[in-house]
Amino acid sequence: MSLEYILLGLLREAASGYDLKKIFDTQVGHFWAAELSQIYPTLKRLEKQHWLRSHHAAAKRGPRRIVYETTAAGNRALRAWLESGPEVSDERQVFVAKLYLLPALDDLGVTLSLLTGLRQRFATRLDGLRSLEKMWAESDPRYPADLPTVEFHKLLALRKGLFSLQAHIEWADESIRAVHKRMKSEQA
Amino acid sequence: MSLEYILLGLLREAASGYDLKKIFDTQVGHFWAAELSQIYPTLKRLEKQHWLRSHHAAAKRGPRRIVYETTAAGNRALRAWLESGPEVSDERQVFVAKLYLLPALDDLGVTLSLLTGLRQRFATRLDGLRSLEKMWAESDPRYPADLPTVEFHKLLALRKGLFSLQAHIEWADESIRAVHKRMKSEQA
DNA sequence: TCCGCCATGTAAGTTGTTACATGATTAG
DNA sequence: CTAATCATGTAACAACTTACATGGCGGA
Repeated sequence: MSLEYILLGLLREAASGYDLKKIFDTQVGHFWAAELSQIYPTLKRLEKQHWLRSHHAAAKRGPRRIVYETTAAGNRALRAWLESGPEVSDERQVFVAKLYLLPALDDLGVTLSLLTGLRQRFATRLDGLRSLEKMWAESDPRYPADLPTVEFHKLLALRKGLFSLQAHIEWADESIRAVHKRMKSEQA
Repeated sequence: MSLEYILLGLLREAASGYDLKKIFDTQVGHFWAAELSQIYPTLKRLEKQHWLRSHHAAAKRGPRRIVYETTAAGNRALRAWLESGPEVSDERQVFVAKLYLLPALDDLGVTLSLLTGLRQRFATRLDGLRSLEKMWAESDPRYPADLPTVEFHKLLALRKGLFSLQAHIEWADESIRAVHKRMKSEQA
């Protein structure tokens, strides 16, 4: 499963399950999400497999933490996965399915409100990514041409999100125009 | 679950599980996939729920077929779902995760080959959608401005795929250029 | 003292995949 | 006759979600 390798990869620096969850929520959420209830058992499994090891961190403040780090075997596994070529899974997109089936209602108004609702959601997400990019650009003088390798790859991933969301918005706009046009000619 | 409603929606015309599978593979595969092993039990569940009813079709040629059609209750359920507003699930994209974690290899060559491999896959899919669109445009004189409602919505869904794939390709091209640039400056 | 955040976990259920089983009919 | 396609299904597994349980610690 991909999550195993993603955890392995994020553990470039030692971290607890809770820390990793925060990374998902703040850094990589635009291409992968994970719940704590999935993270904790997966970390345990990886440790049993000797791809990770853990130690209980002395709790200065707050409750006990279990901090994981990768082993040599874990790194080998990660590298093998990274070298194993592109995997493009086919996406299931509920909103496209809804649109496709909307003729059952025979009401272009619903089609229009679905599209405008979608446009809004895409725009909100795009704003999120853009402000991430902006904060980064302003705080790191090396941005974007002189970034170190890790940040360079982060940037590629971020721009994937930007491109996708822009395309979604352009598609929604084109579709909204098409629906308007259709509604006018229906009246006539 | 969405598949239930999608089956319900596709059953605008009566069909067997096998027929529906073919629709997934040829018509809606670019936004939803389903296996027979999931379709058959789901149809049975929908029938038990009285959203569908079935009859055994007389087998003129070929083995027995079980043909399903929607009930009034099924149509009500479908309509409620269609009216329930946009659902945008967050997508998990393995290839973006790989890219993000590739610094672990410290080898831009692998990044480059991942990106070119992706570009190729996206291009192949785009070709598939474009030829679908082309066949359609050539066989239906009403295309694209005077399509009936059902086909109009199909077109919206198809164009969603085209926009997305085009954006993916543009992103891959930009990324490939960035990697090349970086490889040159590394040599120096 | 109570609330919110830190931190780890389990249980049950949903959704989807892969592999297997079975048999009818048709085209070469 | 044999392979491909039509047609329906079950079993086991994998990935992920939602809800629940437990407790420590810090600040208002």
